[in-house]
Amino acid sequence: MSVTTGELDLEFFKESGFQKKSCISCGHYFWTLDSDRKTCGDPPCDSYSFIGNSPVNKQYSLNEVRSLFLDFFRENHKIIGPYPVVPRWRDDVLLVNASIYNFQPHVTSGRVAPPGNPLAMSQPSVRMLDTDLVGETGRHLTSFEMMCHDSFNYKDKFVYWKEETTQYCHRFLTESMGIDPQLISYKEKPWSGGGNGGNAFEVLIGGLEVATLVFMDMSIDPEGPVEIDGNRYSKMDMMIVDTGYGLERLVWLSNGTATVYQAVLPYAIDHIVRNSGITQWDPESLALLSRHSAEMEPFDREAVLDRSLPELTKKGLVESRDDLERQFDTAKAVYTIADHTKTLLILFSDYVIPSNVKVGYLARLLIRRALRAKAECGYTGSLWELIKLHHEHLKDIIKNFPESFILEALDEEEKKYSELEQKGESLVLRIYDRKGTLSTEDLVTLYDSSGIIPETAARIVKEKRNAKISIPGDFNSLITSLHEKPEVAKKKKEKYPDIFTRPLYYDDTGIREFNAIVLHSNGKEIIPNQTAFYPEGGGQPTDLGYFTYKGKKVEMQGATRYGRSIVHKVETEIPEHSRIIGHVDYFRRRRLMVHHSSTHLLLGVLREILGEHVWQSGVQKGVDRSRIDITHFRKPSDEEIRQIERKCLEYITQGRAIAVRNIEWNKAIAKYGFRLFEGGVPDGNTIRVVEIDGVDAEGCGGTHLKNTSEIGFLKILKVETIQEGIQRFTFAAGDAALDYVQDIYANEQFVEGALSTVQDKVRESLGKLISENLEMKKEKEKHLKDMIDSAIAGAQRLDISGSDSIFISGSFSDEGLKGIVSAVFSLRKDLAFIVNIKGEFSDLMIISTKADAKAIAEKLAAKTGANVQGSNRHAQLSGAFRLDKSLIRAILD
RNA sequence: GGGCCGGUAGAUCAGCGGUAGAUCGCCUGCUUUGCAAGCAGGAGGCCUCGGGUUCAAAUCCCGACCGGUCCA
Repeated sequence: MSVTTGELDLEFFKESGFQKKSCISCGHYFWTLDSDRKTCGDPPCDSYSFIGNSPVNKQYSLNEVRSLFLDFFRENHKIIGPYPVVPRWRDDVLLVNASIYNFQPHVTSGRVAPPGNPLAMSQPSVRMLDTDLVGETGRHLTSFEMMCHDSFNYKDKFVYWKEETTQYCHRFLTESMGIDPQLISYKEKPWSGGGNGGNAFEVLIGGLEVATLVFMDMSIDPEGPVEIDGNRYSKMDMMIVDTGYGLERLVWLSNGTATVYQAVLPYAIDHIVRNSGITQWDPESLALLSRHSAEMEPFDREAVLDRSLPELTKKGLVESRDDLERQFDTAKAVYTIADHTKTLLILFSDYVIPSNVKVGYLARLLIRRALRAKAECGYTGSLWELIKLHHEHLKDIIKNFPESFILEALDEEEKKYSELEQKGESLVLRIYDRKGTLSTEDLVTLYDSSGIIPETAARIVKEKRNAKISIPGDFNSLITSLHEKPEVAKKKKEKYPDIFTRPLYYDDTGIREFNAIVLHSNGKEIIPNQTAFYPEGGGQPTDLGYFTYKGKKVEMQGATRYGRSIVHKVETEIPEHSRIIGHVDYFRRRRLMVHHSSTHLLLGVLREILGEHVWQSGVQKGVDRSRIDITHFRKPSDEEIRQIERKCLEYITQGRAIAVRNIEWNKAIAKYGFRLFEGGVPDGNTIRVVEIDGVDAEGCGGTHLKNTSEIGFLKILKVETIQEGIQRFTFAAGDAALDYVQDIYANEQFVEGALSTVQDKVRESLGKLISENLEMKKEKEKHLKDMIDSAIAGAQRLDISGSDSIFISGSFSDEGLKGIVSAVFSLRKDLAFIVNIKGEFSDLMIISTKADAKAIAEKLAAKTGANVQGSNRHAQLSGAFRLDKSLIRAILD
């Protein structure tokens, strides 16, 4: 399935004596120095041969291999520090799960220069796809470091391509790591991902894929000549070398331990084992299990256990299948905790707040899984201890360690988890006690709606009711099928010609009038050559105003950006080529600017007061008020809010400068970090940085004030939790804030007037009024109830044709009558007559449980001339003359 | 962002068309001089909100809000 044959026949291979072979098992081409080799080296064609038999003469740690790698490439490459694991520079993925993510899409598209060319780095990455295999297969991890040496070749600038890449790889593995060249296979296997593709080598040693060398020179194209994994591709202008070396894999290889966990996380495993009263398991059984699971794709737990059982029993390492399963589960729990806490460290170092959505959910998932595993293996320590321990070992790569943030996040999550457990128990028992069992449907609902896994439900029933329930084997596929859903068609965007509209609002934010020529018009939508109207974007709403066209005023109803053009909606048609004059509604613009600058100020202050974990997650500026959503655990206290307002005022009165600068992408990030992308990612090769001196710096395309003193005054109006971990601040600034205060004052005046009281007595008066009102309501209710009770008590027997009937008569209110009807219904009499006397006349209600009330009503109506309505259970006669007991009996009997 | 579950007394929940319930907690009295004690009595509810259906809605339908949970 090679992209094209021969494209990977490198000079380097020929010169070094490599042979090109076709794998006798999978058919793929591969390159090797070993003339006896017949298979490509990739499982399942080969199995792990390095376990207990490392091809590396030294046992390396993570830090050592990382240093070896970076030192090897330092000579010819620029070494880049790791990027955050939460990719704030893109919105299509939740986490960085490969080093190339750092450069997509801005660098890979050719828009922005890479931060070094060639460059090398080690990028912590998180992959949550196979979370449930962690600890089982011996090789799956939720986080790892991907080391890379990348080069970006442009039409006019060539760096290096296939030859040099492969040489670098081979030299690193043999010279730096000291691996026998005979053991290394380069397997040809095209790669695709993220809309790009190309030829690639998988680098295999001892059955382990330690690196992938990708030569990315194609992009997705439905008409393209080349097919990879079902998609078609064609050549692109750039040629990108993207390599990925699995740091953990290399470390594992050098240690030859039974599982990757022993090689990479020995300190954590030690700590857990020491604090859980379990004895260290036998390395030989683990090695066997690992080898078997390596050969299995997809992984099948039962088959691995079955296959390992005979040999392990013979050696006396396990007593029975149950014993093996127990040992396996305990080991799995230990590895799970060790692995998950490391990933949590990585997430926390980038301020991920656990929650029920997006990346926060992944953090919560890891915490809950770790807590479950903790209970399973009896680990008595805390997740915090382990996270701290990981950090001590990973200081070189994980620089940021926000202790109080992590402690708070963990504390909050553990609290929530134990609440969930308690709730879960009572819920499970309630259902069980009612039904005497738990059906598959119940288990699915329990998991999907309440997060209770079937194993937990079964444990609870067993512990508390000493009963067994069965868990269906296909439970996971049941859940999966439940979540399958049809794809939703995307909306089409309107198309406009590609015309450049020059923005005037950046050069002079105070501009109110401008001349322009209409370059495109489809009647009520025009694209001028230039504009001072700020189009909707970055949470700042559109400017409004009007155009003068042929001496007439034409209202401008909104501007929107489409690519390079700015489309203006106008009230009446303006034809192409017209000369127009634009007039900006400056009152509105000014208020929007005040709110926009205030938003930046507030964000800076929020970060200062609440902590570095505060990130902007959404924003909407307005004319009268604006709002900003930030990441924070919980709603701030009233005192914190007051403190935030005071700090804002402090910066306003200090008159901090607000500077706007266009800075080249890499320089801007080097100076300000990824915080720049709080409000979104710009699409140019420079970033427009708006900086409030000493408070905040953001990439932003909006219009701003020159100094914080122009804000005047900022008042927070409302703080609410709009989503777990997200707080919304609504605020007003400048004269909009004054408007707000004046409104409050007017309301206050009104309340004082209505209560005939003065300001400091308002609360007292209101409290009195409320309690009086409550008392009156209660009294009214009591009266009503007494009335109903006495009416029912005063009911008389009425014997009509042997049925059990009653008769009630009186003068009732609408509400009282309703209550009596309800009360009578619940008495379940055969028949009931309720006469409501209204002066000369009366209404009659007939309530029946057996006979046809409507028929009876019609019979009565025929004699009295009243109107009938209702059903055969409940009929009404209205406007009848005075009906009484004897009259009814006389007519009906 | 989507699916599912839920919102009733201070707490935990039942009721699922006919005058709002249980348990714990609280208050009063009695019994009992020690530990989550016993007996009797009592207070405590805009049944989240807004529409609709119905003679009648906590209950059925629609919508909003809030909470939980699973999945992207």
